[in-house]
Order: sequence, then structure tokens, then C-alpha cells
Amino acid sequence: MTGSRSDGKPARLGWWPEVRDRSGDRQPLTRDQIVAAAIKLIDAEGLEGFSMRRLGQELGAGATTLYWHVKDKDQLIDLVLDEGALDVRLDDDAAAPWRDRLAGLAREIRAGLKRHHHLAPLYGARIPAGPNTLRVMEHLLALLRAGGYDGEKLMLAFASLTNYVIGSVIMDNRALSGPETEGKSLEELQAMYFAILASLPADVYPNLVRLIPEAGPAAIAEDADFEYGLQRMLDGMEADLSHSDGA
Amino acid sequence: MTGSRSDGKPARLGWWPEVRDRSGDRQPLTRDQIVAAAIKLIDAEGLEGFSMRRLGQELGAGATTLYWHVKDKDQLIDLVLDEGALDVRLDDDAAAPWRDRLAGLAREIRAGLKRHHHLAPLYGARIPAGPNTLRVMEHLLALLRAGGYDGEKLMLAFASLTNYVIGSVIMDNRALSGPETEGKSLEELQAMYFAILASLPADVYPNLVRLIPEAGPAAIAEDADFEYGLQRMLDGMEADLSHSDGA
DNA sequence: AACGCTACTAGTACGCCGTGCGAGTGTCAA
DNA sequence: TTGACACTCGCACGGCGTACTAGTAGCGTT
Repeated sequence: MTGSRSDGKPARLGWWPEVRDRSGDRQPLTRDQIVAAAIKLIDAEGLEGFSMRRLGQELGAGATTLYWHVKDKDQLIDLVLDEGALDVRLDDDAAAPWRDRLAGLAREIRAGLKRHHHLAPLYGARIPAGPNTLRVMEHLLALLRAGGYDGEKLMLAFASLTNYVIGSVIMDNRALSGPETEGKSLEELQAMYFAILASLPADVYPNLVRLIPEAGPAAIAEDADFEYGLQRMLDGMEADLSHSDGA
Repeated sequence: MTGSRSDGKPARLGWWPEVRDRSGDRQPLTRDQIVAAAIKLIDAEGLEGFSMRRLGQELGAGATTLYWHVKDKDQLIDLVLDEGALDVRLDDDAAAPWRDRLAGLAREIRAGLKRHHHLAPLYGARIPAGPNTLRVMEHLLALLRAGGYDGEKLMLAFASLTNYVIGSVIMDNRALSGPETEGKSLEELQAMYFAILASLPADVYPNLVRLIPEAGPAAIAEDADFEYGLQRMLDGMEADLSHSDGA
């Protein structure tokens, strides 16, 4: 390998500045590679650690090289959101009861969003209208329609459901203000939050102080609050639909 | 007023470089002033236009002066959130039906959050545990408890409701990705979004294409979607409570 | 074999950003 | 008069997004 002289090329002296042989890694960067690396970087380091320079470094490329494949940091983020957060499997069982299918889809979307939880703050800033997003939206709309939603109410139900799902994801991922929260995990942050609530003056905030101890572990479990609100909203939707049927 | 010589101080020559007389504006900067100016600046220019340098300039102070009053940009943002977004009036009518009081409070919180709509993306990043936030939380908890919520379910209902309210605010304020959205108003952004949906291939996204035309103006009206989901969730909550009562 | 076109890479530089540091300045108590 | 304190601010550092421009590799054409 090194210094072989019979490959048809002139011998090269090791200490002499050679042209770098890049025949091997010459396959150029692709946008997909960049997006994938960005997702990986954000998952690993959070949004703080994500910069164009850093991403280029991660790819073994110059920072400005990325700008040939991508217009903007914003555009890259849109791609990341659509690729990373909205890659949701949509294989629901058409034979199952409508309500269960709807709940399953809502859970699926939530799980997709939570899969890359550092992206959560971005949902509040951008509407990614990419293929994955549109596919999920279309699927949800079709399901709502299958349950009897139509016309004006279809849009209202659609918006309400997405508002709730995204809201629940965002609320799960917020960093507590005040105390130092740098390298803390979500569980640690939650524990800190609970400690603060418990330490409040009980005469001013009687309900806040009692909230966590009274709730017990079941209410604190992952997805418990999401599930409760989801079921209540579905309750209301079913009732509303059957009421409209009767009218 | 100008040049009066009888005030006990030596006469000053107008053209001679005097020590700046700051006895008038010498009242030092306060944290409250800074927070108020930050809110005003963000309201006027959005989060993009908000920087410590810019804020200092707005206050006629050096950028680094702010750091005597405030630890961090992050800390300042926490203060801004608590002051600006959570200053909600909590004067509800205790004689009104429980459900109406709850709906009113939810609307009030939403309206407070929307009052400074550029702050919306920040709700997804920070939990402000300041006095205003805590006051609103306490009030909502008390109201839920008054309706019959208790123990484990109190926390679940509380979280579900706040998830939904905040989710709805955030979703209202997102900028559409893709097209240029720089100086656009929210209405213009919404119109652009609708246009994109309408332009989708109808064979792949049949429901998305029909969504807006079929929904009509009533479904697009401000707060219409929020109100629908809120009512459905309250439906479900009431049903759940009465069911628990009976059991 | 030579040329030119296109796809792609990357260094430099500009104007922002948050903020640590240290040197200042006015006020008031001793 | 002195000294402590409250408060202000310029400077500088390292990092950011990205416009611009000069480059290089590979390929199709001549």
C-alpha cells in the first residue's frame, strides 16, 4: 500500500508535499448525509452544540461547504424537523375501533416527536411543510374523516388534536429556569422542579405544594398526563360526533 | 431655567466641556426597567431583533451595564416570560358554573400568552417558576379542585389543560418554513400556508387539499380551533368527574 | 490530448452575538 | 478627607451565520 511503485504512478517521496489522493473519498457530500449528521449531532449535544461550523467538522468538511447543499441554517432545520421528528410509522389497524386508531396515531406522533427530544423547542418556531409532515397530516385527516368528521369541524378537530399532542411534547422537554440545568437529564430536571414546588410557602401556594405528594407515582409516570388529556379530548369528540349524528 | 446663576452653583460656560450633569437622570437603572424594555423590544422587533447590545442601546446604557442587574441573557428571558406572558387577571366569578370558570381561565391564560406573541417559541424552552407563573398555576389548581379533582387526577387534569393551552398558542405563532417569511404578519403567513395546502397534488393529499375550502371562514376564525378542543376536553373532564362521583 | 463546463469544496472575512474583566465614576457614611 | 459601595461601561475574546471568491476534480466534447 504505502510507497508501492508499480501502480503506474511515479514514486512519491514521503516528505515531499504531495497532492492529497482523494480518489477514495471523492464521493461528494449529499444533502441527506448532512441532514442525518445534523440530527445525530443535535441528539447528542442538543441545540446549543449545533452550529454549521460544528456540523461541517463532524462531516470532515468545511463549514461553508454545507452551503452548497443547503440554503440556510433555517432550511437545514426544516429538513431536520421533517426527517427526524415526523418519521412516523402509519400502519394502523383499519379493523380496530375508530377511537383506538385515533389514540394510537396520536401516541405514534408523540413518540416520533419525542424520539429526538432536543428538537422540541423548534416545533414552536417552524411549520415544516415537508413530505413527512404532510403525510402524517393527511393520514390524521383521513382518520378523522373516517370517524365522521367533515367540513368545518374536521379542521377544528384536526387543529385541536395537533395542538394538544405538540403541546404535550414541548411541555415535557422544557428546562427549568432559575437553577443550573446544564448537563441534567430530563429526570433530574423533573426532580428539581418537584423539589421547588415542595419548597414553596404553603400558605400562599397550598395546592402547588400538595400537588406532587398527593399525585403519587402513577401521575408522574411517563405519558400519564398525555394519556389522560388525550382520552378526555377523545371522549368529547366522540360525544360531539354522536350528538351531531342524532341532530 | 437655562443658565440661571442663582442656584448656588458656579456659572457654567456653554461651550466649555462640562462634566455631564446627570443629577436628573442619575436614578440608576433598575431590573424592572430592563425587563419592561426587553418586553417592549421583543414585541416590536421579535426575538431576532432582541440582543443585549440592542437592549442596552434602547435604554441609553452600555450593553454590559445590564449584567450588573441581571445574571444572564437566560435569566432576563425568564423574567420577561414571567412578567410579560403570565400577567393574567384572575378575577373570575365564583358564582358562575364551574365549567365556565375553567373555560374562562383557560381563555385568559391563552390571551395573556398571545399578548406578546413573539415570546411563544420560548414557552417551549423554559419553565419560568416566577411569582406570576406560580400564581396562575395555583389558581388553576384551586379551580380544578373546586370542581372535584383531587389526588392523582388533579395533576393529570392540570397537565393536560396546560399542555393544550400552551400548545395552541405555540401552534398559532409558528413561521411557515420554506417560503420567505421575513416581515410577514401572522395573517399573511396563514394565507401563505393555506395557499401551499391548496397547491398540493390532490391525488396524494386529498384531505389536505380540501381542508381549507371545506372548512370555510368560521373554522379559520381566530380562536375557533382553540375553543373547539377546549370544549371537547372539558366535556371529557366533566364526564370523567361525574363518573368518578357515581363510582 | 486539450479544453471547458459543471459539480463541488473550502479559506477568508464581515458583522453580529453573549459576556468576563477591570477601570472608571458618583454618592454617601465615617 | 477617606474609603466603601453602587453602578456604569469600553475592551476584548471566542463563537456564530454566511457572502464572496478562488479553487479542484471529473467528465463530455472536440
